[in-house]
Amino acid sequence: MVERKVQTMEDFATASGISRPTVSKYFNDPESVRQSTRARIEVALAKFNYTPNLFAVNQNRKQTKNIGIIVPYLADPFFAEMARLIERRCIDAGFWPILFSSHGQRQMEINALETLRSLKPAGALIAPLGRASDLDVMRKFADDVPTVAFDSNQDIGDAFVGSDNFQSIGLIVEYLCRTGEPPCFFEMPPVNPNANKRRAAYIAAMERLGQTPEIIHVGGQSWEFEKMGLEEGKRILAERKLPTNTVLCSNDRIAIGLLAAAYQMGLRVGHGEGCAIRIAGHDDHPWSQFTCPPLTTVSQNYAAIADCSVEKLFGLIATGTKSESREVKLFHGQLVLRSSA
Amino acid sequence: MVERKVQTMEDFATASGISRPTVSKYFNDPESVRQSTRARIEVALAKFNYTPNLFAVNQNRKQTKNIGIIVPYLADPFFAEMARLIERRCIDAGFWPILFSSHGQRQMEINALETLRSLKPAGALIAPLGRASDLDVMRKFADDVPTVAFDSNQDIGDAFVGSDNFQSIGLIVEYLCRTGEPPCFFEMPPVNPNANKRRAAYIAAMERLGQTPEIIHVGGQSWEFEKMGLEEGKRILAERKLPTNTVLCSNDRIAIGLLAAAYQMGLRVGHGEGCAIRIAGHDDHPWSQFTCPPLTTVSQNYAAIADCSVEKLFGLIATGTKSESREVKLFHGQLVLRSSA
DNA sequence: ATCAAAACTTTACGCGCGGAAATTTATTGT
DNA sequence: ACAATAAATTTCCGCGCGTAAAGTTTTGAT
Repeated sequence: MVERKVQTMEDFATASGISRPTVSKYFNDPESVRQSTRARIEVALAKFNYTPNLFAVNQNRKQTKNIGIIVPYLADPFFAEMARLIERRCIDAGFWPILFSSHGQRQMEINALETLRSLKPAGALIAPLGRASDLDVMRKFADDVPTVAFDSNQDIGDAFVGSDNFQSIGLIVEYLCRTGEPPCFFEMPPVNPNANKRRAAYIAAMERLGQTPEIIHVGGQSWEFEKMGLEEGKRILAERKLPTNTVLCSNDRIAIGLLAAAYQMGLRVGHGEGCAIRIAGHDDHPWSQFTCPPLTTVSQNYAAIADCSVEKLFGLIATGTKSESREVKLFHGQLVLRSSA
Repeated sequence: MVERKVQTMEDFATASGISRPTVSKYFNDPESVRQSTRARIEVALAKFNYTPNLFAVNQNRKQTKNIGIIVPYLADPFFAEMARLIERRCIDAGFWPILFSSHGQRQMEINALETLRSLKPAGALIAPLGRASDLDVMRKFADDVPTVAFDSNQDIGDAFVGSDNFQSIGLIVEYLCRTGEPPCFFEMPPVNPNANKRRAAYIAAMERLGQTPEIIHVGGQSWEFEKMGLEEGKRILAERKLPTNTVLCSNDRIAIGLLAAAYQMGLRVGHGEGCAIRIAGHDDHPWSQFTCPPLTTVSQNYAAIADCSVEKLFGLIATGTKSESREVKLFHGQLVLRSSA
């Protein structure tokens, strides 16, 4: 009863009294064999705990079960959470997710794409770095592999899933204008299209409401948003350059830095009595509920974006057709009212 | 000049005018071929951008270049950062890191181990879940694969690399006692040995300094430390159950929650005038510098732990010997003084 | 120029499995 | 009970590469 030399599928087949091709069929799709043989295989499986050699399997299958996930920055809790959700969906669907982080670096994204390609993946879910991305390399990749982009719309892949920045920014601008001074806009570094879209959305919303947009410009390509929010924030607050007492940050990580800056400058943040400044964010990052004060923000629908991305990818994989038109699906954000604004 | 049907190594070999076995040798170790042939290969490589089929390569090599990295919770910035450092070291050494997150769940850790095993990895770097880990499965894995454990010392693998909790906790306890009221200890959920070690280290340090240890107990197996710090913190602060005005948290994420609780209760945190409570953490998480106020803590030496883990693993892989004794390497923490305590 | 060592080429086999084709066996419905 | 169909079996080839063995060429030092 001890596990013997059952290493190959051949071994396992003879040990379980079934022919190897049938066993092979079973591993490709347990439903594809007769119920009785399936049962016999599974009995033997429990006895010998054999698993097919992954490399041999994937070498011969024209299509593997691998799905690549590439995110720009895994230390960002937004992407950590997205990765977690996507991984789970893939596993549940019988696929094998492989996670890569570009760590904010162009070359690492390129490397991830190359490595991924050599894995002959069934598909890929990519949140591009953005401006730092090598679009040519990415497009070439997407030509060969069914690819869904998410978060950052770089016009690559067969579909895009993300948030409707115009809706979400509009929502919070409207809220801020309605409940106090109209906000100025603390931008994020223009690392990706979201940065520009959110700025444009802010301007549009302000003009729609008859207000004058005021933007605090930020340059660079750094992904250390908190640091930037803190340093830039301290500078601005010290110089009293703030055009209004309300700041809408391009994302929560910037806001977290700005909250720290305000705290360190002795400014009370919030909408209540005796508060000097209101600060709002965007994304509803996992940590936003633990800031001081808790951050008012607009949530991105993490679960919906993850689900939809995965569904679209599975659709592409199933049909195998490269649709001529690139689908774009945008989800609405929801106002998350806490006490910072 | 356009890339032709150079798909296999055979194609590439003929295209570059070199025999396939030599090309194969080159890909296994570019140094192993003559400088002149290496140059010829690399010229052809630039021209045809061929990459060996990963599956075919790994099927035939007795030992792959894969290195598995398993962390318990990727949304924790500590592990995100460790993963980043380790990945880089592996890539630089010509290995191929594959990252898994257990997402705090026992079954996912088991799955990761199984998947990893089927990849015939050269080695593995594992930060175990801790109490939720299936130690039998893990030991069986480590019997077959050179394995280095880090962060959480579960007595698995051929070596362990981590922080010296007794030193680091001792350091901050001494600091807190020296500069104000002796601290009570807000534990983390006992998910892993670090939790118990840090509690024990706190008790030992307090007794060494002639103080009475006071512990705020926490149960459960949740990894949502901030949430726990916030909720438990609010309860304790509301009930005025705090034995002293100084709280040492078992880790920074708990401290972040407690800081939020104190803020929401209107308590001023810090060591200055008019501060009601001092709060300190442990780990120097990437976000600790952005809390309000910035968090006083003890840093873990991320880079040293990552480097040492990887070095030890490479040593194991190189020698191929299962050392009889399990090495343990602990790094010291450093006091990071900010304004929260 | 000479020669041994080093590097390369040719040839050949095997890894573990997917999958096709032809044949045999088992399962349905009437 | 019988065909008609579904499922398994047997046999075989190929995937792309590692790697061993034997023979050939190149290299570098004398």
